[in-house]
Amino acid sequence: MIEKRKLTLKDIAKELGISVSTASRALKEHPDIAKDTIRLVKEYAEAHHYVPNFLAVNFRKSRTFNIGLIVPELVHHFFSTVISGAIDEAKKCGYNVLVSQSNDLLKDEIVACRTMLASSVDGLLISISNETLEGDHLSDFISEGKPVIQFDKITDQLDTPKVTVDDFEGAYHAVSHLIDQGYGRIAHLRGRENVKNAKERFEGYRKALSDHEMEFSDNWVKSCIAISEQEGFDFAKELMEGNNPPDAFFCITDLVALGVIKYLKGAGYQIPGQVGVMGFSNWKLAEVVSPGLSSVDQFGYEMGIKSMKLLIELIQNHDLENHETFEIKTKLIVRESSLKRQK
Amino acid sequence: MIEKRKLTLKDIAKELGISVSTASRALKEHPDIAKDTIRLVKEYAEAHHYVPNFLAVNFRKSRTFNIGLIVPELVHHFFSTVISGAIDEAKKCGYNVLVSQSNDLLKDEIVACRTMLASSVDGLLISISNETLEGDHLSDFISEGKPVIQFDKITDQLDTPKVTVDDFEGAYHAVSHLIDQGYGRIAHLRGRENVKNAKERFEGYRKALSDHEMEFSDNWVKSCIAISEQEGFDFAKELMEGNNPPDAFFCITDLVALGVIKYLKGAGYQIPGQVGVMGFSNWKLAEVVSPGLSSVDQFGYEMGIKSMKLLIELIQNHDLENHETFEIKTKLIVRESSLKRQK
DNA sequence: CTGTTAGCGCATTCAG
DNA sequence: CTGAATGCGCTAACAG
Repeated sequence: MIEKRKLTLKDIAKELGISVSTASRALKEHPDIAKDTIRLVKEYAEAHHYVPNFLAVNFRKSRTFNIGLIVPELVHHFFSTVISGAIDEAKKCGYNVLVSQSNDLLKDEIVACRTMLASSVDGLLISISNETLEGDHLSDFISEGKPVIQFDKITDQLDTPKVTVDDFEGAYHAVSHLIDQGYGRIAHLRGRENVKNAKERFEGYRKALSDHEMEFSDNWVKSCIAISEQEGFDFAKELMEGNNPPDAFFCITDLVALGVIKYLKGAGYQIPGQVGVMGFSNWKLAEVVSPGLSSVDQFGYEMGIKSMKLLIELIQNHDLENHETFEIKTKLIVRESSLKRQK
Repeated sequence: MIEKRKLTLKDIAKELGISVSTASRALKEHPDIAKDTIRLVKEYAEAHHYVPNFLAVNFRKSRTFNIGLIVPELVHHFFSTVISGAIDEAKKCGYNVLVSQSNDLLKDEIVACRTMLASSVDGLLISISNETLEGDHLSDFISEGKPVIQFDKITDQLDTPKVTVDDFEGAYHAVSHLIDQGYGRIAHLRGRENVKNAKERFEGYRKALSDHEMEFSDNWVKSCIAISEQEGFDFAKELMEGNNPPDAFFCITDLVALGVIKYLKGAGYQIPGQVGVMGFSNWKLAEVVSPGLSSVDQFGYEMGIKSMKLLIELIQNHDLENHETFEIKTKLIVRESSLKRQK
């Protein structure tokens, strides 16, 4: 295969006996240029498949139409949904998306940021790792004039626009629903103390309990670290075998709820009826598992679109001052696992 | 926020009273440069946070360290696994990955290719859409000297290296296992006729049947178009209510198998025992559904790594002549749904 | 060991 | 309406 040298503006100019600058302007239909010249140049370019050298254009304009996107984990239903939305929106606006993952490690996140900055993205969309507390690696973007937007998992240490899920309200509705269905001793398998989303969901849980004058006990609240199925299983076992067993579980995420369900089924409890279970995130697994798992949908796709739209706006307006926060509303999806308690 | 103008080589040179080229060479520790000068320049650069302008570097070297990756659908367990592997491998080698999706539409695939080419990726990894038959939009990359690798869903119309799943063997093992377990009237819910993976799996199914001298009937083979749960449900219903019902289903993918399971459970069939079910792809849902769905793991993560590794090799060797095909082996994951048939 | 020079491809200012 | 000239930031061939 012969690598044909690419046609440049200079080639066109020489061939047509005009100057490079005229050729350049003609191609973008500059008002100064005669219609005839424009037609001439455009036809030649078309016929010879002229494609501008974008490396040169971008260098000249110092922008790339590339946007960086970093998530903790790519293989994760919620995040892949967000990415999908972000990419679709970016495509509409002529941007490409550079995707990377931190594996929830600060170290990896910093590396990802560095290589993204190196490859000169025009802006960054990030959902931070569990380990990230401050945002020095992020402010590097800002100081180079590149806007950053945080979504879903955020830190308040860095003043950027944010797009979040309304975790508080989602949790509030979920727990209120369990109460409506007659459950009164509701345990909560929460996430890490230092993660904002986990905190918000916990607060929503607390508020729902107190608004309905329900019993609360510290012993019913367990912190998951890995947010795994195993933790769900283990905590469910611990609580149910304890001397003050709950009659429902509100779980930080569907995966944890799955562990709870597996334990409960294995131990012979009836779901729902005897024990209610509520997840969070509404993954595919929620509709597949048996009994169907009630959960809270987070509209990841919409979140991706919203975040990307916002970022592109900031990029195009050279706006580094905006610090708004947008909350995406959730939706309670009621399936079987949370239905009426048998008295 | 003040946008500080970035420090350039010229600034360093002027400040240190040396020439730009010396500064440039010093920073990359060129052997020609005096140790002292190197130290001097490096220290100054360090102290003043010099960062090369990569837009300029890339322009000069005409490469970007960006790699394009196009899949039919991002929100899809298998593909997100591949992407994850590809990104991890790319990161190791200092490359970034531009991700896009075609939604299985040729039109979208062409647009994605165009914007990737525009943003000057160094190479392309692609799993083509169901609609893609020829590869003109792909050969554009080749003719610009940028290697292309096809993975998983491929077309033979374009001569590039390929990384595929051994669909034939995977299907062969899966169906042989069903036969071992005592099932003898095995239906196959296959994918589209024109999609290579579907064809390979079908062939594996045929071969397993004939090698074991099992009955084959055209009526037991149904083509899914959308590859949806609904199709699984509908075809299962149609076949089981027909006058020659099968005693097992080998499905093109887990989602279709899920539909089959839902129908069978609803209609009162016992799985396994009365009817066996086998999926393909080994998604998360396979281990969550009840009964646990036997399936064929495709090692998406490994496929992503392998494809990316190969592509980077081609890029670095300027190799556009390589047309090897690599097959990733599958692994049969036996769960409950395919176990022994009751005589 | 170091500086000078040239140029990558394009956009743009300034002069006609 | 068009062209010449300049420079973006960096690399590399060439000359000392």
